[in-house]
Amino acid sequence: MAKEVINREENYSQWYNNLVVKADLAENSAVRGCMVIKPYGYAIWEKIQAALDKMFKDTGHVNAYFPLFIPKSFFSKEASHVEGFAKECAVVTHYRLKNSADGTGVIVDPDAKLEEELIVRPTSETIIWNTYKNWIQSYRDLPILCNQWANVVRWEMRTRLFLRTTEFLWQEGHTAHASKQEAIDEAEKMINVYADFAKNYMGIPVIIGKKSESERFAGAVDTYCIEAMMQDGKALQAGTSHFLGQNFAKAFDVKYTSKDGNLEYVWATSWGVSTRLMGALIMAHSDNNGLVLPPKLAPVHVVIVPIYKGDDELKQMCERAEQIKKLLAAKNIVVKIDDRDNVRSGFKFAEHELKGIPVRLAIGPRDYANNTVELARRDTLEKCVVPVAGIDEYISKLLDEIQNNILAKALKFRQQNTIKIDSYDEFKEKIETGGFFLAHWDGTPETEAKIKEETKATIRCIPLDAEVEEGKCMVTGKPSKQRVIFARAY
RNA sequence: CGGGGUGUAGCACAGUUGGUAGCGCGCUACGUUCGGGACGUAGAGGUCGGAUGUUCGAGUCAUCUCACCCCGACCA
Repeated sequence: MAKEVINREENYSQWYNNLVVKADLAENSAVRGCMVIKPYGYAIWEKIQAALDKMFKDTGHVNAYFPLFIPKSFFSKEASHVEGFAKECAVVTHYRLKNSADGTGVIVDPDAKLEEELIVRPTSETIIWNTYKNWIQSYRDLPILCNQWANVVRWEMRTRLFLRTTEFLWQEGHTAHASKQEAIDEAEKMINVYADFAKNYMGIPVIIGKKSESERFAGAVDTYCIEAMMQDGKALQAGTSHFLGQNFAKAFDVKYTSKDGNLEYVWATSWGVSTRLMGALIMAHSDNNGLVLPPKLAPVHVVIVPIYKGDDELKQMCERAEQIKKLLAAKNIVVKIDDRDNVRSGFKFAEHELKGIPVRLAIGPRDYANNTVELARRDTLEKCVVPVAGIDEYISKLLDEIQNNILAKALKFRQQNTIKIDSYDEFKEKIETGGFFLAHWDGTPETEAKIKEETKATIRCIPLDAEVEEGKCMVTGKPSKQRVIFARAY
């Protein structure tokens, strides 16, 4: 049944949406472009949050919280920031409702108009820098290394579950520094934290790079990003880190007295990842049987399905399952025993595969007698029979292996779909089937725009670790010092 | 905001020239089943997205509107 619905060949988007629905992760809400994250989906988000939060704290950051509403005037202070965000904001204009005259419902009370409109935050730079102004006087107050977990709203014209919802959950780090170099180091440090997380937790290899001028964040001097490849060969920006220079310090007049008594503007960064990461997780690893979760982000590592006839056998199998659960729990492995007696085991198998649970154990009378279990791993769909004795060690190692295998598979896929290219004609032809293209570019926004116009491909990033290689722009033939990554993107 | 498509039971859909609201899955009860999405029998469940109009009569025709999906523009 699932196979009929989840058919990637037919329509990747359809497949993606159906997978989300079938795996019980999320659904569209009654509100335009918003999403309901269902309990199982949210459990995955909590795993992502927990892992990231620890990484932030290990790198010296603390959490704080800033207001949801931002006075409109704050947005007028940084010109390019306005340019980038003003058009896509939800605006609060009134503060009261009243019963309508005809008694059929409520209307906005025209007398309750706000003096100054409030913007629902699309990102928090402005309100945070307005606050930082009061926190910073001396070099002794620096650096400030704050992060907040929050929701933001961007009224995009077109939305897409997980990837571009009107409201989304994210974290945004906002730091303030005494020197330019320290801020640049911070921005680079955080993009590396993201890359590390993507690789080691999500099992998604990413390319670290800088955005070209036209793809840069509104208000940033430099935008660093991580770019991941999805299974259809399209690119997904999975995280960004911005070096903001002194733009926001100047806009909000944030100065500090340096060691030698001079008054100087503060240097800034901001960085964030969102629930879009879950979209990445789904689109990078899923197969026709459903999700494939890397063990480090799976809310449940092992599901045990008892195979039985009658209550006595059910009880017997569940007792054995409990023993195994206890063994595994001692190794921090989360086990769920699926003892529902209203669905058959085959149904349970299919359902847990759809949810991406890394390891499944089945225990039936045969296994009970032999003191074994049937073990199935989600990533390869292989099955084998293993003895109960030592199963904790076995599964502990297996989870590591699955984690590594998922990454290795994604990495191999990316390598197979990444090519160096020098001919624009060849590029135009090959971009149709997806993938990353390493090509020389003359560095001008005009050439970039032309390529986008003609092929729908954009520069995903200018890789940080690229080798210096003299070459000629594939379009204009002008000189270039390194290759950049072109791809079609979500 | 432009082009295309879809809104009918919890889900996925059918519904002919306008004439009593339908199928499958799921749900409830009972029975048989149970090592890869079981089967039988009996049931419950709908102001057909919304509004207005045409008509003796609208799920069906017309106008408007709302929501969702796809392609653009925009964007994380």
